[in-house]
Amino acid sequence: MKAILQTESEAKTVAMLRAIAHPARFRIVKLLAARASCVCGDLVLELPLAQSTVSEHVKVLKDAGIIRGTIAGPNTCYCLEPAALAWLQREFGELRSACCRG
Amino acid sequence: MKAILQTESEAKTVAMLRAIAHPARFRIVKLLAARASCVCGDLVLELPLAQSTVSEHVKVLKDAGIIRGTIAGPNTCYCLEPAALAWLQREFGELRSACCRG
DNA sequence: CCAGCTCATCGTAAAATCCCGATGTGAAGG
DNA sequence: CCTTCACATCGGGATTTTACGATGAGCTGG
Repeated sequence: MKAILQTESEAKTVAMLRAIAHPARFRIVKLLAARASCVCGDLVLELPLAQSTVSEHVKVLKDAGIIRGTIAGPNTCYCLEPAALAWLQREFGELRSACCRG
Repeated sequence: MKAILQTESEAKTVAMLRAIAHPARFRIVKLLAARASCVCGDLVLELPLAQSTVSEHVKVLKDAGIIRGTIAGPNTCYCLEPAALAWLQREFGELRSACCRG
């Protein structure tokens, strides 16, 4: 992928979108949104993927700032990062407000 | 990429996100949002990419339903698809409304 | 301390993406 | 008709992503 000059804001948004724009990771985000409690290894049960694969997807989401993980004894507990979702929602709102006249 | 059972709505959202989640394509969307007029080959001038590459990025966005292209004589004129941006904004709004309690 | 559980990381093979130059296509203009 | 301009598509090489099994690391109960 060729580098394109990006503002910091653009880079942040694109990084978040890349993280979410994957079937398994989008599903993880939806699961975290739907469950009353922060899930952890339950994600592995919900997805038809190996444990290591799920762990890597979770890492991608965490690195992008979409989710947050806290260690709870032997497990890790994940939950959504509200600010990230709010950021993305606002981003699309701004794009939508300027629109084509054709 | 392993197939994950998706609802039609999920698939649509993920496809749109995949399309936008790329530096060049996100830039294209922002350019279309910023310009007063629908641009066309101007995109090639704005991006440090070959014409064929830009054309392919545009095709990805079009296939995902993010932008719309209309032929205007020898050129093609692109503009944003408002419904797509609204859809994505709403999607993030829904995710945000359900959130972690940690 | 050891066994066992949960989760993270490593090594790597398969697949997808990204980008480009070359070439195809279709509309004007001469 | 022939050229030219704008754009799309093709073929293919480089890079990245995805997924897995195996293994590492940390906590916990016995």
